[in-house]
Amino acid sequence: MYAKVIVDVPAKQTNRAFDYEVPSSLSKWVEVGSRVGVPFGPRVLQGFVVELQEETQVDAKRIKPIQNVLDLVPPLTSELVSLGRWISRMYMCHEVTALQAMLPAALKAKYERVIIVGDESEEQSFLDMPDIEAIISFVKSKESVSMDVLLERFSKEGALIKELLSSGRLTEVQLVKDRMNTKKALTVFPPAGGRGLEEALSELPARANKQKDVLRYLIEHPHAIRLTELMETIEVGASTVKSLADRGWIELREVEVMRDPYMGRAFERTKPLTLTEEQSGVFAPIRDAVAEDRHEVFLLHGVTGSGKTEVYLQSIQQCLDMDKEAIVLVPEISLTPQMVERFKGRFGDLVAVLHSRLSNGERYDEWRKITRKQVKVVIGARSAIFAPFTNIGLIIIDEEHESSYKQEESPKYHTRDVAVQRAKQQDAVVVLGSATPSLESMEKTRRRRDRPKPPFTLLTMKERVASRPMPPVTIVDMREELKTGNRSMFSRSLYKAIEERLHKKEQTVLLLNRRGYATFVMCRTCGFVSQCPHCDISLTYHQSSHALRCHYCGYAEREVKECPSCQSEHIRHFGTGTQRVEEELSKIFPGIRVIRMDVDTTTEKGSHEKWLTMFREKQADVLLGTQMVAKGLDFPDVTLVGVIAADTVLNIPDFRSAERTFQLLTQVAGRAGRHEKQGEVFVQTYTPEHYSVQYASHHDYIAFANHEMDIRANLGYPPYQRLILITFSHEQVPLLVRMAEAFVTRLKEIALPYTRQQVDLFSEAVSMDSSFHFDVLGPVASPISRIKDRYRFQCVVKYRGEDLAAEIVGKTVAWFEERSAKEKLLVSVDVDPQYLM
DNA sequence: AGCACGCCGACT
DNA sequence: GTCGGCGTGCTC
Repeated sequence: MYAKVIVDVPAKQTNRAFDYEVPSSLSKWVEVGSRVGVPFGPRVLQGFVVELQEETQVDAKRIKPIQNVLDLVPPLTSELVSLGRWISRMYMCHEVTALQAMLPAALKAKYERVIIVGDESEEQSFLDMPDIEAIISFVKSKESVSMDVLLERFSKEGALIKELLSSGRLTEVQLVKDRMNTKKALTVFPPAGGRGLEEALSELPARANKQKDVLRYLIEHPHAIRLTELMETIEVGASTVKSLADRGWIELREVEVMRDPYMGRAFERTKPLTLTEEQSGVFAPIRDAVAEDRHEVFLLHGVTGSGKTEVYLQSIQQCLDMDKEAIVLVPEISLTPQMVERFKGRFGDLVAVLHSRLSNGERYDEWRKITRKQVKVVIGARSAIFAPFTNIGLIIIDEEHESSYKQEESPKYHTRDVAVQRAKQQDAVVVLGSATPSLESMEKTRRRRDRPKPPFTLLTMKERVASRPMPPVTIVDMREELKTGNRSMFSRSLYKAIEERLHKKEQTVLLLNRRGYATFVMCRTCGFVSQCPHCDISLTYHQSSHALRCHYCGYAEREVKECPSCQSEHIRHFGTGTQRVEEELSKIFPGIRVIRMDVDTTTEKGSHEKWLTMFREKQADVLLGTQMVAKGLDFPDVTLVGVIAADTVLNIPDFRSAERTFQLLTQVAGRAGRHEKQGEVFVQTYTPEHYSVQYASHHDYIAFANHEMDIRANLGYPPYQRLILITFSHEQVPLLVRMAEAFVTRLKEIALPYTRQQVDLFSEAVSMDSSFHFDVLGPVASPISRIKDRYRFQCVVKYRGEDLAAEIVGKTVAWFEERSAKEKLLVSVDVDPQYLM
């Protein structure tokens, strides 16, 4: 038996499967998806089995055997292995990178070099010097030891150790290990049925009261119990239990335990709610598709507060009734305890939760519940799409428009597209839910001449549950405020609205969107702005550490009190940070209780949850924060939502900025008046006439989408054409420019026959819609023209006819890498980029 | 990615 | 004459 193995070396030359022999001793453990240790050149590496076969084309003498299998159960399924291949092609990454992305960090290989005692048989005749004897027996006693430890212990014998290594009395081997170990706990095992414990009780001396307590407890409860638990319940020390074990009456041994982040938390079980007419209307087709095992993608467009979650829950129930599994994806930021509670409440222990706030160990244990088939539902962020289920019935992506579903590191996959691909492979149903669907998804629900059946089916919910109205939105023109002499960041109407809430003891949510609007420090005398010495970007001010920090390379310097350029002391912090809003709030409303949520206040584990609970318990009047307050929160006493500056996103030069502005305003407006009390929204802006602001204020998604689609169509942007962003970086500009230009020239050459072919194949009779477009823009300097001392240039491919474009770019990159590798020039390819920088 | 093999400058 | 620089190429 032979196995094709992808080894753990993400490089062009090793990006293929290598053949290995499967030793018969391992044959029952080696499966497609197994993680194995294989000899590769002079060392041992981790690899993934991607195929098993009876024969091999490779020379028998070149074939080496698989050394070991790293897991009892393969961490990947053959379906995930295929998905990995699809991702590596689609997003142009190494196959091992795609496979690696599917596993929890705990399973990332750790390579360790250790020294062991080598072949002893022949060397024994040596007249061993005492030092040699000491070294050898030291290594023997430890079984294996790292070079560092050995040299530390025998610091003077360095030369001798070297000699022993070269003579073979000691050898160096490389071990493949996991990053993470399973957690073990000492557990007490009474003999089966408590046999013999009565006798033991009588044998004990009269004053061994504690030991007797233990025995009595175990006679009454004759089953295994964790040592710590036993010690707590009957208040005995560990030594008491140990002495019983020493006498052989009970057994004490290490047992693997799961780290459960929700341990001891009881979740109140909930029952399915009665669906509204509208909810039933969208639920029916989803339920039917799940019941019929039919792959289909639904785009569920439901306004904020329309009850999408209940539709998700009942769809999952349908899935479980069919004995199938479900994956629920939510943006990291909205995976709040509230959300987890709703799922755990409905499905109890069948739910595993995966999110970035878990420790590596906790995440690994949640993940293992899946491989062990202990759970049927996974709720998690982005990477939960790779949950190793084998019988998926349903994949739900909540807030599908969120740009955080695009992974920014390699593999640069979009979760939505991976989900659709995975669902195809398993004949599963996909539900994409949002109050503001991405234009990409929306476009896929529309009929086209070349596409009589659209790939996605649109389902709509226009009403909030209990017919609560959408809150009225007031647009405040900040230019007018300025004209009438109000220079503060609060307009008079927002000021009055907050004041009113304070009186009525109701709550306010204030959103300050800071993306692309970082706080920087400028000298008011000469205009000096502190720049990062390694990147082309100004440094960001962090109040918590009083430091200026670069977001790209981590460079930091202390805050300056005096301008380094002109020695002036007039230094000002620009960009309205949340801290400044907080300060101003306290100034104009003395005694106001504000909870501020931003990157500075939510880094600590559990802090996110803590602030939200405080706000829910009405320990504060105002919740002030960045985008994290816009998503999915639901507080009954919030009747006012204020957006301090709606334009910040709009002013970013990106073709999606109008879409992002619309989404943010709509989402945050949805936070108000979700319960009995009527809500109200104020949006402050310098561009009140902008269509994204206007449509958002009228809660009119469809009108916005139509308007924006027209613009995209005219400019040839997504969803009408797709993009690939290619970025080049090097320390020297002239070489960089030359190479980038060479790339683009070659790219166009390679593309040429494809475009011709298309013209020949399709005569004029074919509509413009289906014809193949391929345009290259650039190269130009990247918006951030230098990062970590490397200059950056980029080009953008705009195309239609997806498979061909990936092939063309792939070919060009392969051609280019042969030339660029020796120049240390880096190329990075981003298919369907979310930001063009 | 490592690591070895292989062809040209400053040293005992 | 040798030690060693890192350029090129391979790893089942």
